[in-house]
Amino acid sequence: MSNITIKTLAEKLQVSVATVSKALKDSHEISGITKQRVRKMAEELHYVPNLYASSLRRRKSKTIAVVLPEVADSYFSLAINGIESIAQQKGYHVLIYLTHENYLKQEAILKDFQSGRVDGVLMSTTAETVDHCHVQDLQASGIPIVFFDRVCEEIETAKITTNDFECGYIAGEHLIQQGCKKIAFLSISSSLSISNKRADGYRQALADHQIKFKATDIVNCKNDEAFNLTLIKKLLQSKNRPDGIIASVEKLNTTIYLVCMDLGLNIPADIKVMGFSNQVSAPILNPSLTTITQPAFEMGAAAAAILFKALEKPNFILKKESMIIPSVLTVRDSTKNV
Amino acid sequence: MSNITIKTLAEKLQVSVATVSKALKDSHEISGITKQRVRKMAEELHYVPNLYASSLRRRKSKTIAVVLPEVADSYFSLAINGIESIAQQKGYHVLIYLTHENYLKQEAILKDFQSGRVDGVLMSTTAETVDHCHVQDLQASGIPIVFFDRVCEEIETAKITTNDFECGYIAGEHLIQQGCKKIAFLSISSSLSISNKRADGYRQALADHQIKFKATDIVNCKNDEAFNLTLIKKLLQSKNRPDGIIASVEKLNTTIYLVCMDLGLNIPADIKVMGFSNQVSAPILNPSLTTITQPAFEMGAAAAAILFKALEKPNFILKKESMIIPSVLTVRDSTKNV
DNA sequence: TTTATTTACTTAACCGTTTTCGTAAAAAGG
DNA sequence: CCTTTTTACGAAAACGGTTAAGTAAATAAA
Repeated sequence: MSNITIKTLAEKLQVSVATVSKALKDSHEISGITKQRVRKMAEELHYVPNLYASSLRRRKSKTIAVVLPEVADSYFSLAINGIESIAQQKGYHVLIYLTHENYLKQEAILKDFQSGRVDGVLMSTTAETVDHCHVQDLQASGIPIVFFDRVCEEIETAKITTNDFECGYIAGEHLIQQGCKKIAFLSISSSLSISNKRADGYRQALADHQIKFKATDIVNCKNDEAFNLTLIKKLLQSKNRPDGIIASVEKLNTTIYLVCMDLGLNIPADIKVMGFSNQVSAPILNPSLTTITQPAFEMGAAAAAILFKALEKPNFILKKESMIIPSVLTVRDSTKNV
Repeated sequence: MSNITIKTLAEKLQVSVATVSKALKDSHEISGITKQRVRKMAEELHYVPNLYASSLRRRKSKTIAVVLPEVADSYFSLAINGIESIAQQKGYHVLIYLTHENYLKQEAILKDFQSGRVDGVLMSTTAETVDHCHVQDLQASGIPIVFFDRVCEEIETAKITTNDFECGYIAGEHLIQQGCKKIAFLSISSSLSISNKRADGYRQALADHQIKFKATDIVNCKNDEAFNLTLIKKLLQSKNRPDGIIASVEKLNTTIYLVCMDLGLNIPADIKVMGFSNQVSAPILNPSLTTITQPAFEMGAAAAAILFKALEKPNFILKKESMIIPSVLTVRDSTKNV
């Protein structure tokens, strides 16, 4: 920690600390000549202001928190990039917290924010989220929160999502058009809004094309790789296995491919596969994967931009700022009609 | 921001703020009965201590910074997971800063740390790093820094790396054993220690197997997708194109595959490909990719653990704690002998 | 010339904790 | 019973900035 403070500068320059402080802030109360002297001295002594002192006094920290389930898949990686690039531009710092899909952890993290550690919060909830009291407590204590991707429907605030329902619909319809009669949908959690919306869209597509839907067509995966592997294996070994499959989250794509390799199932001849994904490797998979790609970077950046607006303007109404940024379908070989 | 402070508690309980503070810290100076009263009241009023006040006073922030080039590839994603899991365990908070491979940005970020914003720093340098004065300045101001993966050789501190030289050697040797005679090595920067070490290992492997090495066999890529694409395309279109290629960083794998698809080159018949990578999709690529996989999560966790040791013990000698965690070669179809 | 205003500062309170030092009262020791 | 130690707490000074309020001197207005 640097031990030269505003006081050091004040003594060297024979002025008061107030003058130094104001000079560094380019206050109109200070003469040009004094400002110059102060700045020069600050430069020379490598003065760097103590963040905690200023945060304590100003009750602002120029820091935001990003709360995520995990950062292993490319969606969140890209989203972080988006968030960070806006934050850096605005001079904000970003704290990362991972919940590892654990609700209690998420609760503890949000509670900690009431200390005023951060000025605002960006969040994508865990799949396990049960209730949202902790989010409301946080809002009540005056800290704005913006959701992106995995949102809490119940909370009144800005939410940045992609067109999940439509994407589910598009996915379902695409497989139907490719000739699938029995389409499974891999969900990641029954309490997750994005998963449900995508599933709803998929069901609507089935309905619109007179394909009958069975409750077992929606397969609930978990945050447990081994569990998912056996679950999907069982699904694809069943007597009337699906001829089309939609992975609602990225990591399930790899699992599906591995199971198919293991069982000797040919994609797309035996089963057509498509997934929600941001992987750059989608085109070079075996076979190349048809994907619905979310605008991850843009969603992160948009969420951050809105949060900063709220931080800069006092009576900003966050909930009016919700945005839907559409995803795009890229058709590749994994759903080819052979 | 919560407006109930230690003072509120003190007034309600008719004791001094000092007593409350000590009681909450379980100080031996406070009687059991008083501690109970204080804790109960704190619980009731949802007291949460102001971080900035405490950081200012204690000159400790319980926060570390992680400085990375970017978080787009899976190496850094996994490393962040490793870091965060240890930090959460230790009650530390983690700030993320991305340099986007920009040296000036890195410099500015490190300079800011002199404010005492963080207690310690974990860093992987940008490929552009030219000198290290800013790192030394930071160290001089008493903030410990631990490098992982992309280290600065010149700085005396703990460095967590993988066995880059050996991996380069293993990669080169593997391709030689698979019958390659002309092996290209894609580097990401000539000023990056990991890139150079891997390249050195590769050259040693060539030398040990009496394969002649030309300077043009090492191809310097940049942090520019389009540039790399044309560069690699040119390489694979040349009259005597390589029959083996090693990608020293993950993102180049996709580029190589795309170029091969574009040029109609068959992997592994026309050219064998292997890469340094943590992609989970490696086994399902077309063809499945032979990889050298770095222990990303472990490296992040190890770096964090060492940093926390240094933060907890005063005269801890960081440089003695350097570690090398070996990577593993996984042979797949992209280097198969056909 | 006198009064009002502006300029360029200084003083001091304040943000919420932590921590040193001091001190009564209680307990222990002689 | 008197002295010493321990226990349990309080007063106050930090930590390093920010900012409201005050003030002397310079300038402008009357």
